Amino acid sequence: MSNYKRTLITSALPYANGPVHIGHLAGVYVPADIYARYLRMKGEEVAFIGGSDEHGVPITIKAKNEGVTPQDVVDKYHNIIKDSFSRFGISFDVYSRTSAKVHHDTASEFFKKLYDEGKFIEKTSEQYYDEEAKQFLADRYIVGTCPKCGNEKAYGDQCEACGTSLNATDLINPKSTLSGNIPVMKETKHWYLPLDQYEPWLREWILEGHKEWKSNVYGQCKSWIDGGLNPRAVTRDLDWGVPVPVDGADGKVLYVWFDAPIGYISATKEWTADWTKWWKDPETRMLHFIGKDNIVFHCIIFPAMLKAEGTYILPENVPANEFLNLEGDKISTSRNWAVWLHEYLEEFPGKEDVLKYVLTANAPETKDNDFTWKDFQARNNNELVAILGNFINRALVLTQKYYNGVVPAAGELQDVDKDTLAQIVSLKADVEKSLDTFRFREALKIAMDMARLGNKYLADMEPWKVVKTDEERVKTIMNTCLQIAANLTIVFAPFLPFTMNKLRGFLNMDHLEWSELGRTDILLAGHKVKEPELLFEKIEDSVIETQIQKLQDTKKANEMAAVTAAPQKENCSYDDFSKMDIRVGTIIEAEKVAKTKKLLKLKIDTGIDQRTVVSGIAEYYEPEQVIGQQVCILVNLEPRELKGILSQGMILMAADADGALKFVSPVNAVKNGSEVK
RNA sequence: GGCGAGGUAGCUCAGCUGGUUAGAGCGCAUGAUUCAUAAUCAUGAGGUCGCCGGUUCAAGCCCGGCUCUCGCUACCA
Repeated sequence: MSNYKRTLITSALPYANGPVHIGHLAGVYVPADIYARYLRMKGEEVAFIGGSDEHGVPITIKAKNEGVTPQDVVDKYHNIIKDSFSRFGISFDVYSRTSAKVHHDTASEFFKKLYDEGKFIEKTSEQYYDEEAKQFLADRYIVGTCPKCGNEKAYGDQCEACGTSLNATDLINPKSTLSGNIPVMKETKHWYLPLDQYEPWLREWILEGHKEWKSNVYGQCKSWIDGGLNPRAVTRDLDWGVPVPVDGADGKVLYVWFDAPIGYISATKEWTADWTKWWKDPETRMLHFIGKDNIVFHCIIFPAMLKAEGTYILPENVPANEFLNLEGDKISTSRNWAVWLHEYLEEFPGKEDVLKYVLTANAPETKDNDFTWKDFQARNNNELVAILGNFINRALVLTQKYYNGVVPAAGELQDVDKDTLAQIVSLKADVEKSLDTFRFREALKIAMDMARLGNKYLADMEPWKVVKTDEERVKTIMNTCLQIAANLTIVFAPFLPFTMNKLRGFLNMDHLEWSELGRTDILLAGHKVKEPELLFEKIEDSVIETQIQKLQDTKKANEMAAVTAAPQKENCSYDDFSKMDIRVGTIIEAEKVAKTKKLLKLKIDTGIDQRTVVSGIAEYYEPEQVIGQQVCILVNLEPRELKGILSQGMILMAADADGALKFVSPVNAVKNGSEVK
């Protein structure tokens, strides 16, 4: 297990249709960076790989909406992302991008090899095609009427009015967004990776061979494998991406999920000509740092690809994190509910490490977590300033005051001094154990305990009192304090790299290796330290209030956007309207449909008859509370079977801004069977 | 509904293959202290470990059922 020679660390490629936010950082980049720095300090051979994921349909949509090319879109975000990572101090060895030539070549070759060796299966299927634009349409390029709520601007994959996920073929009156024409069904050929064939192998490799993976990761994999794996298309009809390198595949590109993980390989190639030792030597340990949304790709699909190719190593672990929420709500790029890294860097200059600290201390390692600005402030003021910064300041101020900044020689150590120094060694072992098992928040807490140790030692020793009676003893005390400070620069270096650089400056120290952690003679007697500045500064309430206000403004803007009524639909004739027979009826029976979340089976007295209607309202109404309710019902809608029950008609519901459904019924009771017109 | 993850002090979280009075940080209370960015240090209060059964000499940890939260998935005429 542990006789690896080197470690390859990959971090999920951020999708280049937006900047990076704190959710990405907490879940992937901060832990990956801590781990990479830790291994480097231990003198291990490390490659830390990153890059932008620049293909896929959403980018082409964004480009179209903004009237620019997809390349313009990815150039813009790739640069923002790369720059903000660099300023934030994520220590990638290489940060590449999937639109790079090296990547196109690598992904192309990878596909070609599997293709030549017959690792794919070919399938022909029918998909919507725009004859004028002469291209197949991705789901997002098709709009039509949502079969559920009647919204005429539903997309082929989802209706944004009611949140339903759809297939393009579900849409009524589908239209191409490229030309506005009605698309036709046309045959198209694609290549599929037969994941089902890899199931026995995956079962063996993960379920038997990697029981040590985090429970959230292992559980997800087990769920997918037990649920049965299906062949998955590796190509798409699209003009943005890596062209499929076989004859007769014009207008087809590699599906983005297929090319993106190969981006790790391409980036490594871009970084070093000696890339094969990182990818093909069994003595290399590969780790994927990702968020939970990526588990299936990195644990099932990409390994299956690598296995199919045959010459690559497989990940040794995939320490996936859960999600970070922001002030109680899910982070959302489209709703602008996020703290963006590039904005943070502008608004909190010099506080890169503060964000790293807070995101690590509250990392979503075992479950979703919440980032709040109040917590951010508290952790800065109560932990970084009060414990770590304060200890350093106390130690250095006293050193200046008593010795003009020259490290005093320690005399004979008393038991209390020895115990204190011994605790550093013991904390070192604890930190290592946590870091080695990817428990970063625990590791950080232990590092902070070392600063606590310093504060306690100072408080117990009271050098400011002893100095009046025993100057020799104070020299030993202060020497010990300075050794603790020097040790802190090592133990915190993976977590707070900028701050520890600064602190090494105060201490006038060179960079130290992890192995020196625990030493009690890092600073020699006679060594001169500098006048200290503050390591951290307090964050005032007003700064936090500004950030909270900013989010509240976003929330208000979102609410305003949400209450905007959908635009009026096209006119219809009176004839069209009069075809619909809408009546008032009364619900006389109601029960939940078994094995569904949303469906209620209702019996309605329509005045005409008593009939059964299945309605998707179970999330908003309990069966008991709807009995006796008068409702409007479309009685001449084609009957349809749902979950084995014939539904004869449709209850009219008002959909509120948040999607909640409310009955539409007469203000005063009317006779059942009354027409609505 | 199915599958996965989670439900432990006011808040954020630890609790390894079951074993004496269930832990930490923050917050709170009290005391000590002044070298320090009113920071620090000590002590204390606070938990029926989601609920109900079961296995066991012994369960937060194992088994069964239920319930709530999050994710994936099915249903939405």
